[in-house]
Amino acid sequence: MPVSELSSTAQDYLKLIWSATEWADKPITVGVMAERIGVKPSTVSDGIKRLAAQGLVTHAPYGSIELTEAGREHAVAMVRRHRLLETFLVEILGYGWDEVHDEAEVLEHAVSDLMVDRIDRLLKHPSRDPHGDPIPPAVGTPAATVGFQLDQAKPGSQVTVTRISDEDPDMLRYFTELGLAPESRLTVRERRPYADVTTVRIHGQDSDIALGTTAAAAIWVVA
Amino acid sequence: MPVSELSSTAQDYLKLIWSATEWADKPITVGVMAERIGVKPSTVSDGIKRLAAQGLVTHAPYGSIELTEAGREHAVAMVRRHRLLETFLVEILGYGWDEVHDEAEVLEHAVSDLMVDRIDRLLKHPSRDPHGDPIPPAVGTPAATVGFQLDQAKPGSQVTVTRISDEDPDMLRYFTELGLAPESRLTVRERRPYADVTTVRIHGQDSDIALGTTAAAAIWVVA
DNA sequence: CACCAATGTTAGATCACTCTAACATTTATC
DNA sequence: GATAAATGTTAGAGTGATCTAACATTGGTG
Ligand SMILES: [Mn+2]
Ligand SMILES: [Mn+2]
Ligand SMILES: [Mn+2]
Ligand SMILES: [Mn+2]
Repeated sequence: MPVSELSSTAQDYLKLIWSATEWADKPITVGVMAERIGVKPSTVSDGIKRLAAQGLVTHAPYGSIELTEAGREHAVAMVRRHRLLETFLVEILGYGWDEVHDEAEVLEHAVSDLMVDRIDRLLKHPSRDPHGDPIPPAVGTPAATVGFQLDQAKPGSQVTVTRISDEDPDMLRYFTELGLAPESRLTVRERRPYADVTTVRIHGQDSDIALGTTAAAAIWVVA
Repeated sequence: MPVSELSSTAQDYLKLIWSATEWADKPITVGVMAERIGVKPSTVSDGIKRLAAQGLVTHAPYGSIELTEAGREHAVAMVRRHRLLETFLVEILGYGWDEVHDEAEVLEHAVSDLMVDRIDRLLKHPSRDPHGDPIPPAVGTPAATVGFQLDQAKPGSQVTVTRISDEDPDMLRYFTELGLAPESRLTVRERRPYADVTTVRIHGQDSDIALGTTAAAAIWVVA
């Protein structure tokens, strides 16, 4: 069954379930899914039941939600579409990295496999999207997660930003102002546990930047 | 109400109703709509009722189907999207003119107004799509129809192709083989009314081409 | 102009998706 | 470990889209 025979709703559910375990390994819950998608939990509960009936997830009432192999394949295909489209929108149509997520969220359900291939070719097979997230290859295993969140970084260490969560466009605009993006090199200055603030210096800049926990957790780095 | 708040189905219905009067002036019927969209007449009958309830068409049972002003605006916006997307697919992604219609038929419902604008800018505000159909401007009156069907042309006359119906991909591929496209200059050689054949010579070629009524009717020309 | 064929509409059903409200289960707290 | 809070599920309802089958209207043909 090709990805395109699933409803947009089903495609979004699968993508979300897969994404939940990409960076953190806690299994996703009905409540979180409802929150993210913007519907009521009862709607998700129902949707999950339909996915289970189609053999795309396993789920017993009140139990955990797991992708089947078929579900995982569809999910990865959707993530690939989403990230390729984001990259395309930035590279070819001149979008800002804060503008692409919502557009891709809709387009991902409408483009054909042919179009995905053409975009991939036009972009010369990019490996990362504008937020630094790896673009799963058309065939083969998606790149594994590397790095950790900036709020976990040790004071004094030097790190490189690998990805920034594309969840919140406002936050992305703020990072743009700061000059903070994937590939940025940072020195972690201090962490005040109870103040929930991480202070960093972007290499080449002459002052420190203070980031709250939410912002620091949106930034992934490697040593 | 922006175009995007209508269902894909409603958008297709409006586009189809508008398109029916673009080249020929006979009003569209429920049966023809059902045929084109690929659903049963009862489905269309129902859909039209919903459009009427939304104030996008006027229609009394067994009566004619007419767009309201609001309906016409949405329809033209959809036609613009469709034709810009077709042009984009050919110019930027290297599609053939026979491949774009179906892709655009889906994409037209998914792209944002912003993306339509960006595509329009990237393409330098094209005025015609790959089939020669005029692209309605973002604001203002769509270009009026010009020309007539090739099966109406007088033998001996010289004509220029302005548009070729994008309905049938196979026919487009055949025209490609023949070297026949918008802008082609032709001399009409003969018309055999009862044989239903129009013979033409494409300028620069050294033999005549015989076209059946269906093919000749798909080609629009100006003197 | 009566009748029939073509065309269009309504009735009744199903499916996916969504909601609110009521109910059930799990988990956290004392 | 009993109770309360949080979380998840089911029940019941509505919408849009689709179908088949039955019914209605319209428009030619004899
Ligand atoms: Mn989506
Ligand atoms: Mn992204
Ligand atoms: Mn369409
Ligand atoms: Mn076209």
